[in-house]
Amino acid sequence: MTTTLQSLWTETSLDGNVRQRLYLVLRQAIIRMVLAPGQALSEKEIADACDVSRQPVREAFIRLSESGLLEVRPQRGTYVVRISESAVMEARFVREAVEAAVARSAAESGLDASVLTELNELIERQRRCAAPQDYSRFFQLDEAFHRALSLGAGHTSAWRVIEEVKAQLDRVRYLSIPESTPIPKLVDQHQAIVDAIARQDPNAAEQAMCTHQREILHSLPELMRRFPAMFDSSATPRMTSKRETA
Amino acid sequence: MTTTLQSLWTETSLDGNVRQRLYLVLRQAIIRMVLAPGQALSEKEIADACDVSRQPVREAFIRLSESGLLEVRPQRGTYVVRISESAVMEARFVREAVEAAVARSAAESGLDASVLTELNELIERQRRCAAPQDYSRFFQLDEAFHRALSLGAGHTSAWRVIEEVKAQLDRVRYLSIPESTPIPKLVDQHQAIVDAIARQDPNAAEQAMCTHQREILHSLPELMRRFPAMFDSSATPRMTSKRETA
DNA sequence: CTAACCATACTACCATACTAGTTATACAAG
DNA sequence: CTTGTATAACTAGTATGGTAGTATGGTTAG
Repeated sequence: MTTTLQSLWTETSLDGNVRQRLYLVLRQAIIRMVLAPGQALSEKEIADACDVSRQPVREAFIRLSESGLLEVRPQRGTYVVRISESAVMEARFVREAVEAAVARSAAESGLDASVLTELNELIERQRRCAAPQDYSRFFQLDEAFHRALSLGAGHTSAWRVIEEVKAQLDRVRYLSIPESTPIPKLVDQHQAIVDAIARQDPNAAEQAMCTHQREILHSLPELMRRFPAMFDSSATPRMTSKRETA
Repeated sequence: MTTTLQSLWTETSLDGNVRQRLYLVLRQAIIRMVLAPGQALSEKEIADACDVSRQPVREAFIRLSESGLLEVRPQRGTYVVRISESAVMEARFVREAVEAAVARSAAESGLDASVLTELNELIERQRRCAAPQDYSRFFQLDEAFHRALSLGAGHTSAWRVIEEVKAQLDRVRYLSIPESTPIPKLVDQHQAIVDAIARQDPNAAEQAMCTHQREILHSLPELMRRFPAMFDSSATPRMTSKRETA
């Protein structure tokens, strides 16, 4: 079963404006490699495929380029950016910083019992993905876990930031199936985080989250070797680019 | 001298596309309260004022609404969002998390001598803003300092995130002139950060940055009391909103 | 005098038209 | 055969037109 862009489009709920629908669809398509790294897109092409006009497509492109998933080159074309080692490392760095702070904050302030229950339920459901190796389901539950933790701790915009940088990481993650870290190990890490928060141990919670966030470091070099076409071939200097401010 | 939107527009450099120029101009206008919290805008109004068409204005509005500076209500209008205590607290939280991680990372890996020199020069120039109480100049140099630190440590996207959340904080900062923390104290904090990094002491660097980032906490309650019209009057529940994912 | 209602004047969203810039190709000159 | 140039076929950026929905103010019925 090959997922197409059209199928992703028609499957989305019809509420919300066209721009946001397109953004979410294209984002998913890029993360799941339906749109391959390096591939050229065009406003008109997508517009025709989804039977909408160019304008909302264009607006979705702009948003995706701000997320670092597309590169819009004026009068030239729009391309799916290749996975860049430095971009992944940087996204990981930011995510670790923010989520570690969230975990610490949750441990310091304590979480509502209902949130702790929700987190433990999610962990339980994640455990059930291990035996059938249901990575797709696990990824969903993993996102739900981190989301529930951030929102449960009251850190709404922290979650927004995490969500933003996560796209870079999820693309790698999707590549790494099924060579990634085994599900049981990841679930145990989730458990360690929640346990530390439950016993209100900030240092342990922060440490557990950092350990969890560093898993990707183990698989990245191997993936770059195995899928060179997916990655940006340019070197990784200490300073990534000159100026690319908003 | 009252700064107007037109003057900000005509003063910007003409390179880059209209959308980005508009984004930067409007962003500055909001931060500097040229566009007051709660004020209604409209695509047509701005388009006429800057003598461009509505489309790039619309795209700038979308971007600004994603930064949490505007609220676009379909078929109703677009409004400058009032400063929200929870939004400020959340932005501060994220910024502290990221910048503390940057400071720690810089101390661990060490910075190039040229970067350290640049940082010390910026501090020196900041010191010269103290006597004449030149807050405007100091703010510029402050931004340059944090930018140089992030980029100098190789954390490009971390700086992007900081820049994004900083807008919420800068608006408060602009309000607080001249009751804010005295310049010499802030400069000393900068010095403490750089010194800790220079002697490669990660814990001290992280701690110094956290202290620095918590300054705003001291002035916020007073400002909310003095400028109630600028602030969102709604309460600050633990969980800010239901779902506002991208 | 009050309250419901409708016409009008807005709004943002989307579609379409037009402009300006880049790239690839065909063709002619050397 | 190679190279330089003109041109045609793209691209994204900007401008403008049309549509659907919302707020408002005046009017009329109660």
